[in-house]
Formats: sequence, structure tokens, C-alpha cells
Amino acid sequence: MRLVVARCTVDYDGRLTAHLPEAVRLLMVKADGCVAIHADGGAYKPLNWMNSPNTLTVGDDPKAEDDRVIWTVRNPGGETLIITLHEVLSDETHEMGLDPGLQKDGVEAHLQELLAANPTAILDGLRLVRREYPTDIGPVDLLCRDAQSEAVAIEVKRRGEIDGVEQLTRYLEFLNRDPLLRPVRGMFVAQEIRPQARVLAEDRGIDCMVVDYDNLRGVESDELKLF
Amino acid sequence: MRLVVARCTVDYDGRLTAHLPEAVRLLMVKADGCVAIHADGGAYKPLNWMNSPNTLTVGDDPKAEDDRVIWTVRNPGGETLIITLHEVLSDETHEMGLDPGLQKDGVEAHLQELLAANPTAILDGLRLVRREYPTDIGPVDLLCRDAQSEAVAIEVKRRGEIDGVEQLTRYLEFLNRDPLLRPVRGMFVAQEIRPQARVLAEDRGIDCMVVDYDNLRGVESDELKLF
DNA sequence: CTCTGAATCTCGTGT
DNA sequence: ACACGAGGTTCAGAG
Repeated sequence: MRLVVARCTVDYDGRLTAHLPEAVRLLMVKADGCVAIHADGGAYKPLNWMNSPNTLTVGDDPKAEDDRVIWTVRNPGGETLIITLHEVLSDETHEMGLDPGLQKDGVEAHLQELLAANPTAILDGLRLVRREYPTDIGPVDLLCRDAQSEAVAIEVKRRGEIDGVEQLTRYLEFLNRDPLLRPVRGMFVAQEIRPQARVLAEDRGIDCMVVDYDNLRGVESDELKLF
Repeated sequence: MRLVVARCTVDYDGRLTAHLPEAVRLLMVKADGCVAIHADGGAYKPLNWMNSPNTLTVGDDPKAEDDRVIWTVRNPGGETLIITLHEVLSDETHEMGLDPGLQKDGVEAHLQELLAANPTAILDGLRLVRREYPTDIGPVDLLCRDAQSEAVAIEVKRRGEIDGVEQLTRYLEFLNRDPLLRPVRGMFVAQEIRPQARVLAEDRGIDCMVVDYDNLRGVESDELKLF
């Protein structure tokens, strides 16, 4: 990884056009060639960047009186990032090697897995038909049948907001056209449900349910203990 | 901005839990206190981070035999980021000052402006009634009248996806309650429309249209040349 | 390969 | 403060 601290101006032209006036910033060039320009504050996201694959060419500015250097970064999509370095304050390179990568736990996929394994935690007598049950407009998280064998479509979210209710409503609209499934009931299951989402869901006849991730893990381990 | 290159392990516990095995990485501490951990490749996004405001406390690990150092970053939300530095390879600090910020051009707002100025680029004989026409549930991008003076509600997107169709559907539902407007037709205009979004739109009787940003700019400049 | 949906989304704007 | 929508979204996973 090469780290350059420099007073610079930047111009990006690609999916949009963007410009950075002259200031001191960090230029980060990673081993795979991707380039990122960071300011000293604000977000973790860089001000500008160019992902790999790309080509970086370095040249002097023939029009300039001082010794400024121009970096031109081009990618196969025709996007360009032009960095004019007016003054270089630091330029260091460090070898780092490949990163073993991030291990995550506790995202929506895990919640969905736990619920698929324990549908009765949602509703007594509930049985799983399929995870990611396909419809013409995308897959429903869980399709189940309740104790009366009626279909229940379940949308799982970490945080339940209005767009999740919209999503489930669309699925229900399409699922209810299928005579083998009709009538299909909707359930909105999340670790947290925003008040507005709850209002909209209830207005549409969709049941809401808040579940606890750690409790569910407990349920699962309890079941494992039985064997 | 402080830049530390170190062999380290990282544990994040907050909205999810995540762990990074030992490897050499860049630790970036910005002037506002935010911390980011970068690998030497992949995305511009850091592997782990903690936004400002937060507190960084540095301490030795009393249990360790070597001289490892532990950084503990805490934010008011109770999230923690624990970085164990096994070996520090570089540690530098640079003053950068405030960044003047990014100037952008070519986003959805510009597309909407161009279409508002040239409604006939969407449909022959189309006249603009109002941009950001208000309804009880939010403003419609463009409200127009066609050659037969019937109302047309237009949703403008850079990339047309299902959400946009939902949005327009909601607006149409409310606009069609207004006897002065009824019947209101819907049009979904974007630089690119995803197939599933097109299916849903057509299912709802909404017309789709793909427009080109650069062409529109050309139309505009053509009109300007007339004067 | 495309397409869909999640994200520690982030970031702005408006109320 | 919260809700809503856009993003050079990025990113991973399934068909």
C-alpha cells in the first residue's frame, strides 16, 4: 500500500462529474491498484476513488511552472480520475500481504436462518415450506403454512421500516394470484419495528412480530440439547 | 490525520459483531476522531470503522508477554471497536486542515431539470404543469398534461427499479382522488429501467420510457441555439 | 452472466 | 430528532 500525503486537486469524470479544489489530502493506492482520496475528517468513505481494475499513469504537467505531477487513473468503463499533486508532503509504501477477511455475525441472513429452523418461534404450529420462495418480482424470505395449513408469507428484517412492508405487500399481491396458495397471509418479523411501519402493516392486514436474535439462538441451542 | 501501519487483530461489537484475524493493516485516525481499518486491496470501504463522535483510549495489555497495545474505541451508542496492535511498523501524523468539499454534477436532480425544460422529449405535445407537484404523501417529480390535456404524473430516476414504480403508484393513487386531475396517467422515465421494474410498471398500467442524459443536454443546447 | 436485496449502508434534505 | 430518497451506492448470493 502506497500512502501519499499531498496538496492536490482532483477531477473525476464517469458516472457523474466531480471536482475537488486544492487542499492537503491522503492518496491511498492499494496493492490491487485501486486509488482512494481521503480528507482528514468526515466519513470513512473517500472523497473520490477508482476501483480496480484500472491503470494509473504518472506524468509531469508540461504547462506548469512548478514541479507538479499529474496522476491519471482510467478504468475499462471509460471513467477517469485526474489527480494533480501540487506539493508532496509524504510518500511511503508498506507491504501488507493478503488480508484474511472479515468475519461477520448477526446480520439479516442469520436471523432468517434461525427463523427458518424455528418457525414455531414466530407462530405456534407454523411449518416452513421454503426459504427464498420465488415470485415474478423476487423471492419471499419465508413461505410457511400455519396450523390450519393456510399459506403465510414472511418478510424478515433486522430493522422493520416502511419499505419492508411495501416489499411484503408486493409479494402478497403476486402470491395471492396463485390458486394453489390463495389465501396468503402476511407477517412482518424483525428485531425492531418502527412505529410507522407497524401502522402501515396493520392497515394492510399484515401481522407484526418482534423477535430477539439472542433468544432465537437460545431456542436453537435448547433444541440441540435434546439430542 | 494519524496513519499507523500495524500487525493487528480487530473486534467490533455493535450493530453486529465482527472479527478480523491477525494481519498487517492500515489504521487511519482522522482529525474528528473517527477510526478506519484498511486492508491492502479490495474496496475503498474499510474492513472496520467507528465514526465520530467516539473516544479512543490506549492501553497496554497486562495479560500479554510482548509489548502489544490495545486501542479501545467507544461511541455514545455503546458500540465498541477493539484493536490489538501486535507490532507497529509505522506511525505518522500529518496536519491537513479542513477540506473544501466535493462538487458534483450529473445526478438525478439534473435529469429532472432537463426533462422539466423539455417535456416533449418524453411525449409529443406534453406540457409541464409543475415540478415537485405536492401530494399528501410527498411530491411527484413532474406533473404534466398531454396533447389531450389529460394529467400525466412522471417519476424520474437515474436507474429505474421497483421502488420507483411503487413510489409512482402511491402518488397516482392519491392524485386520482382529485376530481380536477382525474384521470391521471403514470409514466416512469429513467436512463435505465430494470426488467422487473418494467414488468411491475406495465402490470400497473404505467408507461415506461428510457431517456439519455447527454441527448437531453443536446436538445437543450439546440433550443438555446435558436436564440 | 444478470438481477435482487442487504448494508455497522452513508449522506443529504426537509419537516 | 426522524423520515424519506439518492448513491459513482458497494456488496454478496441466487438463478
